[in-house]
Amino acid sequence: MQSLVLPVDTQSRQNPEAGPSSSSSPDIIPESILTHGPPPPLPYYPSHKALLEALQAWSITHSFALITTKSYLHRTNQRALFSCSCADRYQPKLARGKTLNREKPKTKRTECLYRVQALNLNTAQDPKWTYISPTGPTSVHNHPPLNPKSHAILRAIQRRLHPGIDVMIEQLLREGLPPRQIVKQVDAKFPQCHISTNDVNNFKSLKFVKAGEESTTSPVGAVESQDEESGIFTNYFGGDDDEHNTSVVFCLNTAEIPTNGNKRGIQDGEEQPSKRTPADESNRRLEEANARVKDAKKMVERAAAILRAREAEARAIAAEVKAWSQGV
DNA sequence: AGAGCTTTTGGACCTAGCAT
DNA sequence: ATGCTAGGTCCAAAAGCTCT
Repeated sequence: MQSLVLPVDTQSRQNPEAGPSSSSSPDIIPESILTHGPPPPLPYYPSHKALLEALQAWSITHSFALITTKSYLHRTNQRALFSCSCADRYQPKLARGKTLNREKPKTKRTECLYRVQALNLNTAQDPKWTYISPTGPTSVHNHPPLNPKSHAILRAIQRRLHPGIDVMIEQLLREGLPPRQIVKQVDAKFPQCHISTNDVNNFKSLKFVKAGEESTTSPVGAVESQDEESGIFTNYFGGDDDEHNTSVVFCLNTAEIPTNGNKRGIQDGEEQPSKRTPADESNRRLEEANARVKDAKKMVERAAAILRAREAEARAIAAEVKAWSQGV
């Protein structure tokens, strides 16, 4: 883990954390190469996706992210390769005749060799996914720890692990808070997620527009009760059905979706409690906001409890996994 | 002028097919 | 088993417009 053979042709690469100067020689080893121990033993998972998500949860605690780079059939068993998100080199995907507009593509790729082999020990009908711990050159990174501020995949994993982030953004948006205020509040509660006003706006356009499209086909309105809302997150965290637990379903009242003719619909569409003083109204909204934050806290605590339980389960079968991988 | 909002762009993820 | 390539999809970031 200490000595490293470092990459090869780095001319076409940039060290993503080196800053804009990049005047240093391309063969210079970054000062703080990312090093960490092997992944923790994990329980068996019902799909390679579920295993990937578990390993991703571990990887972000070591400031890198794993992604699937290969999935193939080995004899009768399905296998997959999970590589560091910095693996591979930058390969722009452009249509014929098109050129890259940006002079300096914002690639994060460093041809990092770190990868984990995943495999299904059982059949496709009764899947049982686990992994083989990396060794040799594939067990080391060629880049420093990644900064979530400039690596969207790290932020995305954080948000998957902390659904309270999206809940909070959605609630604050509903309250009509401006993006800057939302960023402040979310950052105070989830400093690791590093959200920006752009994140908030993207969240809004993506989720609200999607909800708006769905609501045109289905008249179902908002999440009616807290039970229903928390049920969504129970599914998100605890469900084995990974087709449905990777994204949170947002159902909003169509009345809350801004229309073309009313781009600031949330403000303009608000009720006007004319008899109340502004101070009363502010206090009421503050109380509501506090109550919602409390609910979000509970959800996050429950999620953490599930995570701890899975880790305990993982430790229990560590020896079994190890024995199997040595026998391969 | 600055903040908010919508739309567009293009980087990154993911998978599959074929080659070695 | 792994490398190479192509292409579809997703979504963060940028660009530009609107509103206060």
